[in-house]
Amino acid sequence: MQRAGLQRGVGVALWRQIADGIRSGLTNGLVDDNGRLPPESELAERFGVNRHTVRAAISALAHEGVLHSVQGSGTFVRRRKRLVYPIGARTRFSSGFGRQTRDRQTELLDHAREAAASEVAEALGIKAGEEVLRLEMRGIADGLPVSRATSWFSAERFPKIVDLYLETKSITASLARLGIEDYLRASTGVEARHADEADTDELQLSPGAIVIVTRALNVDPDGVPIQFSFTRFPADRVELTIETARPTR
Amino acid sequence: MQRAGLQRGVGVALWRQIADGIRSGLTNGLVDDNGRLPPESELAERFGVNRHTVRAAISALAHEGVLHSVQGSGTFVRRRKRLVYPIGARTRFSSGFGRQTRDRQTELLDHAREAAASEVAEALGIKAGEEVLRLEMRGIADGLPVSRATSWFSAERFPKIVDLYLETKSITASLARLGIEDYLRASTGVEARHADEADTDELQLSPGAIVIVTRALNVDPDGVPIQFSFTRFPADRVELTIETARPTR
DNA sequence: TCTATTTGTCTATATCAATAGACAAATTTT
DNA sequence: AAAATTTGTCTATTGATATAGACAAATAGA
Repeated sequence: MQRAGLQRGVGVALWRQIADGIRSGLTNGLVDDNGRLPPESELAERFGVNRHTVRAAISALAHEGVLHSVQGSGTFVRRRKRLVYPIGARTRFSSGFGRQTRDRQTELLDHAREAAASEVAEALGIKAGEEVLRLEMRGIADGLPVSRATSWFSAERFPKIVDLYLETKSITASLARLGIEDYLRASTGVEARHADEADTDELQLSPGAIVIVTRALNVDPDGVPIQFSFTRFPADRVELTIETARPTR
Repeated sequence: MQRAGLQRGVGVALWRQIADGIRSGLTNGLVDDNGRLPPESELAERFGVNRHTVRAAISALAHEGVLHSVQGSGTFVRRRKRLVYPIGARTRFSSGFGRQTRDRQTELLDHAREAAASEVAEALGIKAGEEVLRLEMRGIADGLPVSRATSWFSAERFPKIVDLYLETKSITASLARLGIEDYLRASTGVEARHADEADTDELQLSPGAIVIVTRALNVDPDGVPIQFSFTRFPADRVELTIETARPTR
């Protein structure tokens, strides 16, 4: 029963080494057929540390969404099936995840009126420096953050969008109130990078995690830009599917 | 002047993050033309931490041999030229590094009498379980560890090898006292792997460093095995050259 | 139902990590 | 020679990390 290579005094906390070890060792015969981890006391003995140190590691992984514990029963690996976020002409922020989860919600974290940066202005087809409304939103599914979006609207065209959103809890509904019965996803760019500090904070990720970033533009039926947004998805919780063509039926 | 992405409370000490940052940023315009780092106070401000935290990072890198500091002057990048360890028929542990360094020494860390494991027995041409003498040695050049060797000798044939080594400070001289005027390197195997805990400890490496491991057998002029040894070299301080053929002259 | 197992919570203690400030010692610049 | 710069050392304080032990609360199994 070896101490599995934990190193002390090297500037990396034991609980972090153990958390990384458990995460990478999930496939490695550590979990049983029911997706259950060995009891904390056994893990503590196996790693050669105190039970509380193991608990700190498990707590980090639980916060990250990898594990969850049940008092009296044990600690289990979470449903690792990623949510599928479809991207196509009819993509809607609120309904993206459809019926894949029981409990989902969108919350407005912050909003502001500001001058349009060049990239935003170009996307929305306005002049740089013109006023825009910025909305910071987060999507949560089954208690775990699955998306983090920053959106811009023209302040001149949609001055009341924030109030409407707070009332209706939906961008689609808000736009409908403003007479825009339909809108389309004109373009979507996709990138991936390591999580920065804001990501680890707001999406409950651990350092080193990967986020998928989409850059999207919604337009009205006449092709006039309505909404420009950046959305960050945790790569281990979400995958994207691109609908390039609509199946005929 | 950004805080360069340091993260607090994630189980990785700030000094370790800074040390890694400095090490990987050495090429990245951090050092000037004289190989000098910015003053500690400036680094502290740049990373957004206390000067003492920067000092902890520098201390780790100095211990690792990457940097060295001079009071009143500054902190400099060490001569990064690797020592060359030639391997051939006449390879001697003590004189391997020749005149590449001014100050070099070999020290005996530990020794023991034990039963030969199967690999050792096979190499030395004796029966498994026969007694052998194991010597743990370390080579130091300019104050920095450059090799770590474990050697086995037949206890029956060389019972006094440890005493002789302590007296002569040389394996070659010890064997000469025993009437073995010459010996040859019969075979050398070479591998590379990540440093384990013993390596980081005894070779002053940081976690994640790479070590080159040689597996060598020395024989007397009649081809009878004398010494079997494993040697670990830090890959960032030492490189091996293999002499396959001896130049005629 | 009773018992054993397992996670959750609490107190206490020691060491490491990080900050803060002051001053000494060596070096470089003026 | 004097001043400025830079590393080295010291004390003190706060919070994070890790250990130790005890017991509560929930669950599973006999």
